[in-house]
Amino acid sequence: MLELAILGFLYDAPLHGYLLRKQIAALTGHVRPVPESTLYPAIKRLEKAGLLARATEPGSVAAPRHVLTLTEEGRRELRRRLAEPAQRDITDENRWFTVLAFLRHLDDPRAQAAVLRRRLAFLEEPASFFYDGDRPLRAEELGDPFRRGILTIARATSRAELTWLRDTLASLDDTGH
Amino acid sequence: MLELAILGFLYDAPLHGYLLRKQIAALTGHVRPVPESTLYPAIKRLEKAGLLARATEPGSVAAPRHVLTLTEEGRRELRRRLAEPAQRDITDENRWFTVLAFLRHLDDPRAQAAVLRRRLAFLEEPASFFYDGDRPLRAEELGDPFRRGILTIARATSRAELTWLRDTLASLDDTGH
DNA sequence: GGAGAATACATCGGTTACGAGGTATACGTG
DNA sequence: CACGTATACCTCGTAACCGATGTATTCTCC
Repeated sequence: MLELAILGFLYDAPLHGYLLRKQIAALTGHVRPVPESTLYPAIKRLEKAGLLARATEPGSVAAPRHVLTLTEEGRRELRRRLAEPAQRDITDENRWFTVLAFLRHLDDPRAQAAVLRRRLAFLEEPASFFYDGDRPLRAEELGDPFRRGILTIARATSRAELTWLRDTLASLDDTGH
Repeated sequence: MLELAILGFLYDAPLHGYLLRKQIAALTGHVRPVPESTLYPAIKRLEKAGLLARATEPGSVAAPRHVLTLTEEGRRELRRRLAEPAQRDITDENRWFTVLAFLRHLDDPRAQAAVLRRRLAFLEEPASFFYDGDRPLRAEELGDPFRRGILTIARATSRAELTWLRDTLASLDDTGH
């Protein structure tokens, strides 16, 4: 997820680590902090894998910067990760939002639509958080107000997302002729 | 988060690992899988920390079971984790839902309300995913349909949760006299 | 000119996650 | 009686996470 965000931001423009961190923090930082001790090792991993290159520049404000640029392989890898996300990236909202944040980098509307359809299929599965045996329980059946909250919130999210997904898929189908 | 779920389920009744896994999978498995290779080491950690005890029972269906029971310290620890969740547990929806799933185990309505108020404070902060400099961008200002989706979905979630939070806080205040 | 904040990068060590693989029993079906 | 599936637990190795800590520069404000 972190790696996807790094690749996603660098796809637009080269950045140095510090600025990259600001951007990732703006995207997901309020939900999940971005410790430098997670970011810098991740950058190293991607560099080692040949997905990005670094160039040292004299710092314009402070210490020297390492400007990070995606290699051609890195650009391919981002598109690959966006076109074929792991199942976790589809089901986990945190990860899914990261995919969505960069999905525009896939140039083919049909490829974009295919990804949205995977999320649609996931949301359309009858899944709950609480069961009576095999039968999913509805919010109204729960005595516990906190568990009722979970279902209420999840249902509102799901509804909004389904509406958006169907609308967006329709307009992608128009674009993709 | 996994540890919280283990403690939470065992708080109600002793369970063996396999059944515990089923329960956790029902709660969060559709979003995030629960590999056995994560669960069993987690059980061991909690056992080593003195939070739970295991008793071997002849398996009623197959191999022998390890029935897990919370110790008194384990029960205290669950209540402590519920009463004083880490900030991550408040901001990350996955973690937050796990807290909510077991919040009823806090017996004091005022303690429950205090936790909900932390979430309320987080949701009331003006936070976005996308910025123009320092100014948060609204969904309507985004050209990218996918990023617009993120904001649309997040806004729907936030609205539903705020309504639920305020209602629930009001009724907790009644209960808590 | 001293303090504090922001910029900029990095390592270390402990913890957690998890895919791949292994072991064994019991039950139903053909 | 072989095969598949469900039950039930486990280890190993690699990767990833992240708090604490360290280093150095520049800018602002008093």
